[in-house]
Amino acid sequence: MSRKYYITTPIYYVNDKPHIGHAYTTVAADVLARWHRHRGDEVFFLTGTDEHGAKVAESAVEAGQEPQEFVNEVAKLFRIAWKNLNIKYDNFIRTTSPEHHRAVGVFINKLKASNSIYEDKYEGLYCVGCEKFITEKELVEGKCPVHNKKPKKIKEKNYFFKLTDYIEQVKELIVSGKMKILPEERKKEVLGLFEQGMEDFSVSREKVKWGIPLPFDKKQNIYVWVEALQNYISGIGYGEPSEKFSKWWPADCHIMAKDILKFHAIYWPALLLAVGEPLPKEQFIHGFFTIDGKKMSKSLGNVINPNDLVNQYGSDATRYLLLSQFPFGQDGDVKKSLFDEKYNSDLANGLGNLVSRTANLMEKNDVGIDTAQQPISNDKVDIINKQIEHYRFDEALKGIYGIISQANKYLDEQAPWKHTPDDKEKTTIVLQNVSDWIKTIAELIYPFMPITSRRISQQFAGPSVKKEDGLFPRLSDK
RNA sequence: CGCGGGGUGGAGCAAUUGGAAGCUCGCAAGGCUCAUAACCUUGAGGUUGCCGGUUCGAGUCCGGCCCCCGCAACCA
Repeated sequence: MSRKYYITTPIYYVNDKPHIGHAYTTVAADVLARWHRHRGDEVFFLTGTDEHGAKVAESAVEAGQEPQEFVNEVAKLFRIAWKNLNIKYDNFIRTTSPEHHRAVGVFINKLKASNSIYEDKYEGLYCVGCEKFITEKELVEGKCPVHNKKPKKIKEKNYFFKLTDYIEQVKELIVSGKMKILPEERKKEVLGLFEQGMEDFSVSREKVKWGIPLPFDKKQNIYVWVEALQNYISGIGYGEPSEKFSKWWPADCHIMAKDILKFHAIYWPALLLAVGEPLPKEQFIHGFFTIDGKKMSKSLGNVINPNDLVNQYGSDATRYLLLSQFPFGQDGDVKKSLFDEKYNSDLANGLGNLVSRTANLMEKNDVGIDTAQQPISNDKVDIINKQIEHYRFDEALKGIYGIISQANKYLDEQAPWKHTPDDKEKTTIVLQNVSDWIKTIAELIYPFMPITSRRISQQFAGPSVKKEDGLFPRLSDK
């Protein structure tokens, strides 16, 4: 049965070039999207970029560009990175696009109409040099660290959202599991946040210039976070006359990293409740990387560019390496040396070599494919599919590797290379068994490694099989 | 006592409701030779952060302590 499946990544803030963290989230979402498509579901996969806010405006100034010009360039970098990683999204939503502006306008007006917005004063420390509010924590000896000046305590008019009106309802939906927060630890974390208490938050800014104007008070811009969350609906046609929005909403899954948990698990549902839209069904929060045991940061210079990985390993292998390292949902450490190791052991020695030796044996012994054979379905395949469905990508990949091992072992036991011409029938059975497994493996790896999957499927489509170039050339040891 | 996560053989991770500490890589020895110096078998290596408790039995429950990471109201 075909079902609709709407999955999203967060929209990435264009203040930063794409890095391995963005790639991780996006690849995971792409795997789920491909998995659902592959089993016949109707899928919409949304990603995009978050392009407003003071930081972006500052960066544009530094780059000597107009904000729009600046964000156009960075957004393009994301598109290129996703193309390199073979990400197949259905829409790339940008918050500076007309459709986003329109959707946000409609949404904010609805919020206003629902009496969830009120006017109040926002008080904070404001640095004139930075042209923005800064927090107590950022201060160094009571001064702005950038401009070495004391910030002024000022008040500005802001519009606030009555979060507190919806907090109990959101909490209940999370506790009852009507809106799933996964993994379980994150759910606990969110429930912990409720215990700490929540206050209404401001949805507009007077000082921040680069943004979407508030429809009912053009002197204010909508606070970037409030506006950014709406990408999930603007990306599927919210506020447009078409049927598109009602077809896809609510989202089946929001994927994100743990830093933005609160916005997604609490603020976003509350905003949706206020305007009477249904809530996302599921939100999955994954962990952070450290690189060689250290926090990834620009100042340490250890940020990994996904394009570099693709250049070195290819898109399929990069996707595999990202998701096979550690359980999705936990923090993990990324080691450059481990990438090489895993590439060689799993992909070159494992999958690549199995395909290579099998194809070679089939060609030499003139054994073809039994095209009547249906794809194998057994417990192992079922388990692996379940694991993908439950975001256990590392386990699923391990399971696939298990089938590869099994095939290798079987080949060694049967040793068809020792067969004489009289054993032709036996040889045929053995090699066709292995080729059936290989075809099954090709099916299973499709969401993770679509290109390799296709290559294998084509090579083993029959009637005859020929040896081809290796799928994953071994990296020379250094 | 702010909240949450984590500390398991050299590395990365697993262990349904407490019940013989597993997996992958790496390492060592042996086998095989169809294959990308690959594949197969066997082996070495852990008193599961520390201390105490409950139990016939705890990595798994309880108490205390140490260390690491993220969040802590606008920072995306």
